[in-house]
Amino acid sequence: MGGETAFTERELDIMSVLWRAGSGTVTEVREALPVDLGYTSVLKMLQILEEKGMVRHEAEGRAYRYFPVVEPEEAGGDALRRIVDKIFQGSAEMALARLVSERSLRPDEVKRMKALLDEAAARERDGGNEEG
Amino acid sequence: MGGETAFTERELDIMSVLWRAGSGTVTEVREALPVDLGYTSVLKMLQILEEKGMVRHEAEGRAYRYFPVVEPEEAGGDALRRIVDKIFQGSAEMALARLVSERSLRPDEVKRMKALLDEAAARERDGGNEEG
DNA sequence: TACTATCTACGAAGATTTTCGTATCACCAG
DNA sequence: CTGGTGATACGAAAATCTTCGTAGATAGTA
Repeated sequence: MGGETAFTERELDIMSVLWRAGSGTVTEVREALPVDLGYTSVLKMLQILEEKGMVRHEAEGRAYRYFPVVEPEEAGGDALRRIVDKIFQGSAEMALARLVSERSLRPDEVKRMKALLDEAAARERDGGNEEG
Repeated sequence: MGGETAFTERELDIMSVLWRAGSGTVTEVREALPVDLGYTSVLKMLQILEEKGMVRHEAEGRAYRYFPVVEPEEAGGDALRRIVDKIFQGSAEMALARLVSERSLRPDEVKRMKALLDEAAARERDGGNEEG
């Protein structure tokens, strides 16, 4: 099903803005970007992303408002899979080690994250890999 | 300090082979790659990676044996940071959710992963970021 | 109408990444 | 010496990604 999402550097910058804000016009995206780009450059990236099915737009006055079509969860899952496969050789444990190694976690975060691990363990007990 | 590692798609393919095998000649890398590339293409990528300081080589007979210089931990840390920042908006918790969502974990893995979380929590309590 | 401001469409230049062709060197067998 | 094999070095073509210039459309204003 759904093709793999694989964003280039600049595409990811744009998507990041849309995910954070929920949507954006060219001007809004442009202003929120961490890099300085010309108006038509941002427009072009959005057109490319639309062509690839990653965003869509609705008319808003004379302008377009762009919305993300793919969810960050999906894009993130694909990106994580690539990293775990190619860099951590399939080990989620190594990935987690690196994920938290230079980070401080609040107790409530830790608690919820442990719960996530328990869920994954439960899937193992149920003998399954739900394919999703 | 060390510059950020940021591998292109193909560079990552090559590094992945070297990390897995520990080292490799051009021929060995070529054979281990998941994609079909000409001999000189692989050589060229290794030369580029060497120029960037990501690998080094030693003579072995008439050929070169290439070794990774950057560790997967470092590359992985950089890659994860980018993903967490741009896709999961800084939330390690969201990243973990996605990391384990489609994966089954063995009980012993879960146990060690929980220990990693406890360490991060301990850092928070100590109010610091201990390096090392 | 004409002028300005704001927008999208299109195409292409520029930059980077990827791939490989060709040249060359070294070794070995005849 | 000559030819074949198996390497690296170099340069550049090909593919992809990034940026923007220019054109054209539309609305508002005088």
